[in-house]
Amino acid sequence: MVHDMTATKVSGGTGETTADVREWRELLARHADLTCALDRALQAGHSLGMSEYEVLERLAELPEHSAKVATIAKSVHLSQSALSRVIGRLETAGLVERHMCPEDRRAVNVRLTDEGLHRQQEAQPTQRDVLAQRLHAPLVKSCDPLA
Amino acid sequence: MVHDMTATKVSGGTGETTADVREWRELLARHADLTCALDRALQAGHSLGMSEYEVLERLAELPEHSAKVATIAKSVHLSQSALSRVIGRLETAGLVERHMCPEDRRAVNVRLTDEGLHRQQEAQPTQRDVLAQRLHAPLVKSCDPLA
DNA sequence: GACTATTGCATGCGCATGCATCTAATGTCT
DNA sequence: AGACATTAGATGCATGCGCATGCAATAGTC
Repeated sequence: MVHDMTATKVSGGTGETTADVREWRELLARHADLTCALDRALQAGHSLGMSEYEVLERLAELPEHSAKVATIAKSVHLSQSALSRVIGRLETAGLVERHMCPEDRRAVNVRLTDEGLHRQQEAQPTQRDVLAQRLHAPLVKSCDPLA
Repeated sequence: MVHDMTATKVSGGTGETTADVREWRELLARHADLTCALDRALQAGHSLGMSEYEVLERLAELPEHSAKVATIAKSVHLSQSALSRVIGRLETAGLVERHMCPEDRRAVNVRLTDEGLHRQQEAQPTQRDVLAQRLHAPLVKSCDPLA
């Protein structure tokens, strides 16, 4: 115990890297790798960004293929404004429709169109493949265009 | 084994969520939580963005507190252009200095100033605290299909 | 009913990022 | 040496994000 580095020192000396920091950097690296690969794969194969795909996916998981914006916001890591714009892009692309919510006329129901569902179903294998391939692969730290 | 969901189906039916997807969503959630918290803490307490802090930290880890841009680029998940601008901001703030590299006059050596080192050392406990507090804390935001 | 607070979403704005491109310095041929 | 390819880093531009704000509808209070 002479050299215990895991103790709760308020903040280690200048250079040492704690276990937390190492774990955090791995998380960052993994996230960067996957984000980059997923975004490229979805964009190249399906003209969808990650945020767009994510919203389509959440809607596709619901039996009615429809939810209020606020509901979607809870399961997506986007600000409310960013989500609003993502939905705007999806709407322009014809993949979702916005409808006024009858019970609460402030709210907006977002519903997957047939084409939206189709696009999500087409894109899903792409996502699954990238995840299967890289989620547990050793980190290479390459987010290059030609990865 | 009648209901094995972990098998390597090319891509499950419409609604099912594979283990990979669950893990990916947890990664996303953890990343979002930490990124957000770290950025806020560093910004509020030290007027530093996460990228800025990260670069300062990498330089501080080196004995000479100095490295070429290309070297820094290898350990930070930023494009070369983004890194160039981060260094620009740090330089404007007086936290690093750019010097022409004598052996290769295309290259630029980035060196931590005294103030830069000081700022990094001030900010480090903030980073460590946020990590200690949230890296393994239960996730607030649900990763599950729409709640 | 009239008045205020709150909620749900959209939008103006500024900022950081990535891509494509540019300049300058090196390296590599012949 | 001269010509072309490669590499290091900076910058114009487009895009996506978050914050702050605005508008409309609902909830709560009297």
